[in-house]
Amino acid sequence: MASIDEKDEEILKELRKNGRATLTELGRKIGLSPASIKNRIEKLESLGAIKGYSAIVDPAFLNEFIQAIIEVELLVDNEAVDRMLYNISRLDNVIGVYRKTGEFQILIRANFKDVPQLKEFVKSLSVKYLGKNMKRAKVSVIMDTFKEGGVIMQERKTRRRRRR
Amino acid sequence: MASIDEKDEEILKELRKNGRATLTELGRKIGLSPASIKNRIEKLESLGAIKGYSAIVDPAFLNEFIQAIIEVELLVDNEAVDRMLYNISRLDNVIGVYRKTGEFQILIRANFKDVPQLKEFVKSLSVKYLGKNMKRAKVSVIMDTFKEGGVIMQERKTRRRRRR
DNA sequence: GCTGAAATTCTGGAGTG
DNA sequence: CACTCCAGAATTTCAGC
Repeated sequence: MASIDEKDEEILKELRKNGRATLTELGRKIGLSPASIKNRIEKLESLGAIKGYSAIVDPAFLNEFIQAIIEVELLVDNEAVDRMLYNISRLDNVIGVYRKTGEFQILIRANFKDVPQLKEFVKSLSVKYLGKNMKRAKVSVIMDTFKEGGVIMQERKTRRRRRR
Repeated sequence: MASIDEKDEEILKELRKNGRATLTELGRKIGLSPASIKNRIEKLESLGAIKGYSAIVDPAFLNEFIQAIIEVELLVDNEAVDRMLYNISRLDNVIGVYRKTGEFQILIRANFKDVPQLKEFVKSLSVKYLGKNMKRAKVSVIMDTFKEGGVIMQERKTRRRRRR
C-alpha cells in the first residue's frame, strides 16, 4: 500500500458518498484546485483504491422485482472456483460476488424478474457454473433496502404522512 | 411505477456500470442528445429509479482492513426497527443495510479498521441501536470480492504471472 | 427531444514554492 | 514534486422551438 494521505482519504470518502461529484466541488470541499483533485483521482484509480463508479438503481425500474441473496456452500474451494466466480460476476443481473468465512463460503447479490428466473439462476449455479464444487445453496429475498453502496435510500418504507 | 421506456432502461444499465459516464458519452451510446439524457436522468432521479451515485472503493486504502457481513436475528420486527436501521445506515463505515427473509432478518455490510472495532460494532448493535429487538448476530468476514455494486473488480486474487 | 448559446467544468502545460 | 494558475477544449445547462 502506498502514498495515501489525508486528502486522498477525503476524496475516497466523498466519492463513495457521491460518485458523480464534480472535480470543482471536490476541490472546494477538500481545499485543493480541480487540477490537483484530478491528478489524485487518477493516482487513486491506478493504485486500485477506486475500482469504479456506479449508480444505485432501484431494480424494480428494470423489471427486476426479486432482489436475492444467494449463499453457496462449497465442497472444495480452489483456484478453479475463482474463474467460476468471475464468470458469474459477468452476468448483468449480478450485483455482488464475495468469498467469505462461515458455513457458506460464497455470497451473491443478484436481481431477477420473477421467481422462476431466480430458480433458474440457482439451478445454473450447480449445472453451469460451479458444478461439483457446489454442495448447496441458501436463498434469501431482500424486502427492504436502507443503505446500499454507501448511499442511504431516501425513500423510507414507512410512507411520509400526508399533509392535511 | 411510471413512464420508463427502453432508452431510460439503457441509461440505468449504463450508469450502473459507469456512474461517472458523461452526458455526451451516454448520448452517443444511446442515441440521444446530451440535453435529453440530462432531462431523462433528472426524471429518473425524481422518480426514485436512481437513488444515488457511488465510487467503489477498496476499503484497505481507508485503513478498513476488515470487511464484514453481520446478520441479525430479531425477536420482534416492527416500525421502530426501521428507525434503528436508518440510524445504523448513517454510519460512514456501513456500506449496506437490508431487511430480508430467513432466519436472520437483517443483513449489514460494514468495514472496520480491526477486529476490536468490529467487536465493538456488534456490541453496539444490541446496546445502542437495536436493544431488546435483537436476539443474536452472526458475523462473517469477506475474504475476496469479485463484483460489488455492479462493478467487476479488475484486480484478481490470483496475481498475474510475472514476465520473465 | 432538439438546437444553440452561455455558464461551468475539465484538461494539460507552464510556472512556483 | 505536488500544487496552482491559466487558457483552450469539452461538457453542462437552459431557453426556445
